[in-house]
Amino acid sequence: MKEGPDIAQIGALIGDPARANMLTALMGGRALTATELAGAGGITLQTASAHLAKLEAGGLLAQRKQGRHRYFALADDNVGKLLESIMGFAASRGHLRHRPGPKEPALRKARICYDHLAGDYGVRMLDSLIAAGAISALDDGLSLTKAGEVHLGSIGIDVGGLRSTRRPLCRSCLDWSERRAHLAGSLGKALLTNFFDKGWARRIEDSRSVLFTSDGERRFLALFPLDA
Amino acid sequence: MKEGPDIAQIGALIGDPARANMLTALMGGRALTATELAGAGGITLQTASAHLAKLEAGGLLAQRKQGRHRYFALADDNVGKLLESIMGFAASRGHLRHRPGPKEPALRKARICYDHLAGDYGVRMLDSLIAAGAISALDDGLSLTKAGEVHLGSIGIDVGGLRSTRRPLCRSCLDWSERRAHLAGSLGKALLTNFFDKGWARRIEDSRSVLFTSDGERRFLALFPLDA
DNA sequence: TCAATGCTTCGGTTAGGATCGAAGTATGAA
DNA sequence: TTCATACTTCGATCCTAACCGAAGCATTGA
Repeated sequence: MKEGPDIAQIGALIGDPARANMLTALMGGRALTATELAGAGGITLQTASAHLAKLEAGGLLAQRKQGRHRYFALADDNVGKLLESIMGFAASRGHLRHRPGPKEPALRKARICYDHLAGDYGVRMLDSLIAAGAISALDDGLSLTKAGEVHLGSIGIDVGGLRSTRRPLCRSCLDWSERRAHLAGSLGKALLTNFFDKGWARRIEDSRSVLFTSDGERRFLALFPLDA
Repeated sequence: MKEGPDIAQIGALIGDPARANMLTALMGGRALTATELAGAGGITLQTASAHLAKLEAGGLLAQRKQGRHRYFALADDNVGKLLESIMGFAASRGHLRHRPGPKEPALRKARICYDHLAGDYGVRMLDSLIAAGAISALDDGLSLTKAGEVHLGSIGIDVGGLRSTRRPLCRSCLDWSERRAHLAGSLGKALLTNFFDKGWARRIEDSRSVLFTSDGERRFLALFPLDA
């Protein structure tokens, strides 16, 4: 009598307003923390945690632990396509809730991820460092080469001092706007701080965006070329 | 107050098991009475009536009064397409309502998807039409070629008549059991109707299965060969 | 070591809605 | 008219799950 896929489970997962708002917030492609998603859903952190666990169990979300944050993102682009098709249908039936402002391209280009550089420029920086032989990528881990230590020292990074801290020097951090890795760890932090100190870039107030000056951008791109 | 189309309403409508069962039953393409749908949903008539009113208000169902019966059917083929895509997703996540029975293999082989042929045979038919140059696949869309129009005319399909309807002629529909596309749209409907008219196949009562006669199956396979 | 942050788990409350019995309306047949 | 069928509406019950406060766990930085 009952045969075929169980659409009720999927529907129920999407059918709760708080969950639907969280999923909609994730449609931008970026991974968000549980706290951010709680805000998007208009609920407290505890409730959001329960919802996120259900969405993950249902295969709609994927979770990635990153330090003391937990980043949630749509499990894959099939989920995005599914949500998009439901959105299209809902719109065609007049089930609309209006959406405000534009996106933030600046955030995708360069932003702060805790204390290091993420976004397009963050990904480019790590790619360039690997291509130059300054950092070697082994499986999941990254390690600074001797050539890299010299190279970064010439920029003004005191690698020896960084090594004395307990925090790992190099760490890979998955970038969800780019879906590729960028450089975290104390070295990642030191590099971003270095850019700020040199006046190449500055933070936008109340935002994670990083704004490069025109001169700073030129120097940054020259320092981290793409060898394509 | 939030963003975009309201997917929660649609999700909630599909998310109730009784409603999902009724919608699945309507994927068979024919209109069913409230009593029949109550049986499909495993609920009493009163409860079914409340559910059907909600589904109609949500734009998923259309109602037609005929005598003292009230026939319900999917509002249009967009609904069928939406449900099929959710089914495909649910199947890919292993959300199967498994009541394993003899119907299951038959359902995977050939079934009705709203009003056209799906399953293994539905996928084969589209593949064969594309391989024969009758249909060309462009990006996500399908279009009938002139050669295809002649070819289908020889089978007995009046393509010109189909073109006069408002409904799209060719449409791709993702198949949940095969995870590949089959042919929807008015042409898909016309082909299935053609098979029924010729006596090649018939519907199984109270099921979405399509059963081919041995002669009909031979002719179908000859008409839509796989050139592998 | 301690404090701060980010998130999860636990426990108890509450609201929504799914459900069905009973009664009401509409259509058709006898 | 009378009965039967098909469905809807009303009213009451009951149960799930959404919700949040508080406490617990984990990671990080100092």
